[in-house]
Amino acid sequence: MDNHDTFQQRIWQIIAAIPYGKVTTYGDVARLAGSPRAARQVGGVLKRLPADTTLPWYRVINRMGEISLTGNDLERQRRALLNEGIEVSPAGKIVLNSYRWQG
DNA sequence: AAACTGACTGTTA
DNA sequence: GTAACAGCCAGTT
Repeated sequence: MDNHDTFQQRIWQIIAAIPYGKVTTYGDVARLAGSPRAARQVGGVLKRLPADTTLPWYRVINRMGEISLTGNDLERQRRALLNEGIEVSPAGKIVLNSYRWQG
């Protein structure tokens, strides 16, 4: 990670490093990117990812241990997590937090 | 260049 | 445990 990388580039790199079957929070990603107060911006970056991205964007959840997306998007993310063996309630709450990754 | 927008979070009650 | 509030700051207009 270099300082001349854009914030967006650093976020991409960090998210690419989240292991299969693990999740992390917007705040943790922001901290790893060197901007501890930029959690909200992490969401902003993810929102604007291309639809065909290979980045595991769905492994990023909020600090309450739940999916921040709503409606159909919530369902898409939930399915992606379930597919990796992560238990998620229908409302989007991750059942266990032993899946947490911190880099 | 300035205003607006939030896939957020820490604090407070 | 929850809810309201106020900062937060990169990206977009």
